[in-house]
Amino acid sequence: MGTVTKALQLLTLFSRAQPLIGLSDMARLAGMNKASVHRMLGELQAAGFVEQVGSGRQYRLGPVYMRLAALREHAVPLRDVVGAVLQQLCDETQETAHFSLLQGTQLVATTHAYSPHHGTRVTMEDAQILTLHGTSSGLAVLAYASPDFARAVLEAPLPARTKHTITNPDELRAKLAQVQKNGIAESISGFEEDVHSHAAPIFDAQGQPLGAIAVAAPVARMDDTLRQTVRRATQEAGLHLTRLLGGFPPDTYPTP
Amino acid sequence: MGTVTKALQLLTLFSRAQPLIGLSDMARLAGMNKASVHRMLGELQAAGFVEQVGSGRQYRLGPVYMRLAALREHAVPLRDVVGAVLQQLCDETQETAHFSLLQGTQLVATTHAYSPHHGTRVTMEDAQILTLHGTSSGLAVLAYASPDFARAVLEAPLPARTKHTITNPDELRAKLAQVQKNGIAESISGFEEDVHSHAAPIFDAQGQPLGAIAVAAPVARMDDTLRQTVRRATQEAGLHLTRLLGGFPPDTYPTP
DNA sequence: CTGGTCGGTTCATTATTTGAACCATTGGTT
DNA sequence: AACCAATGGTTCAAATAATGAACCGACCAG
Repeated sequence: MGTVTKALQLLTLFSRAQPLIGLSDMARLAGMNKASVHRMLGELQAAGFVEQVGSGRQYRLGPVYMRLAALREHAVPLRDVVGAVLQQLCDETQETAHFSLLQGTQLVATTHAYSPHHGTRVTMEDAQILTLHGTSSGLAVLAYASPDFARAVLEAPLPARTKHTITNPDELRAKLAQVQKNGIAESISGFEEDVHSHAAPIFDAQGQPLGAIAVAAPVARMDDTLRQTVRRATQEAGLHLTRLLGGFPPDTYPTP
Repeated sequence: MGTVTKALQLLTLFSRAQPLIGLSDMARLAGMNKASVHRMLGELQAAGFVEQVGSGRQYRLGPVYMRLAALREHAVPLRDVVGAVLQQLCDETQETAHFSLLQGTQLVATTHAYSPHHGTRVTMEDAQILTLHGTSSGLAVLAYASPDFARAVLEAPLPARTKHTITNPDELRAKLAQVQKNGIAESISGFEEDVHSHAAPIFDAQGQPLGAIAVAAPVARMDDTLRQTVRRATQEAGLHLTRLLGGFPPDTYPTP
């Protein structure tokens, strides 16, 4: 393994739970010699990738990331990052994948990817507004939103888009509990008659859901094998995208 | 020079003007051998610090920065970063330094640092609202704000806080032109009778002013020597803070 | 005082980095 | 079509930097 890789590996040891790490700790965590870690931290520090906090001598992430993140965002807008993840999810499942963003109280489907594999597929309108109680994306967001927000949504009138839309608040609360348990939401014909969809929430840097990533398949095509694939792939994609956007799943989010 | 330092140096070559860099270019820019650069980029890429764009084989910054920037912000909130810069500016000038943030159309002084060096000093209220036309901070922001915004401000009533406050729009426009030329704004007794202040704008990732950093001294103490020091230090601190926050001065901003 | 930390340093041994020369491709010019 | 000058990428002996066990001094708890 190259020296550079080892040094960069050190940076990945920092987390929300452990924003400060001492020299010995870091050597242990990285499984490296203390002297090596010390020299690397010295170089990382000189470049601003790490800094030492005044009291104690622990290390934390340095000031360069704001700038580099801004440059990265300039070069590769969020839209492109989301697009790439959707494309892979779509390739993996051979079904329509889409991403929706919570804008205030509305969930807006902003980006999607279609699979060329099947003749029939679920199609998306541009900037389609998804109901929070009637779509898998909405349920995924609702299950991890603040209790206040969820309550407000469930207390408002809940329109039925199809005859399968769940509109009973108690029934919805039970469904949300299930989403919280599995980390993934499922909706069968709740929004469009023939659509069976799964969604995983996407979290921001505060651990709040900012949107969802979903896979939508025709009801007729959904069998146990596909369901397995979709659930796993969607949850993975959700965690991956959360990570890419600099977010964190809350502690309550189940590990797949 | 250690290998890690050399590798990290490569990352600093990216900029808004040059978000994509090819292997040979990068070797030239860094003054290193192509083979070395290639291997380093390989390691950086494996760690996600750099990625290759599909067409052509150029490199750009990778996806890890969103996450690392979020972790950094979590560990060291903006407030602390600003505080550290203010402290240094204050030490350097021996006068009161403060930072103000543009919130909508209001400029709010959010943070400050006092020098213990003199018996008299300029003191700040918490969350004091600074007028855009009557303070150096306001002028610094106004000079680099969108023309629409600046026009709107100059067309609104311009209250005089002191008898020295400039309230004539034409006179103010001339002053803004001077700020644009020097990159630093100056205000003598425009807000408080006895205060002579200098301010530099702080820019966001879009090159828009998001606030200002300023040094305020008693009028009686301001002489040519101090003025020189304050102007240089304030402008440097402004550029430094802009950088730390991931922002960029617009092309029109003069180099000190 | 003792034993166990900690961050940091030392230096002979060892493994990695280095760089000139080398491909294979590509795109522009004659 | 032949040529040239770029490009990204690879090779391997020589040069250099990384490694790690042992060692400091400082600090803390028992």
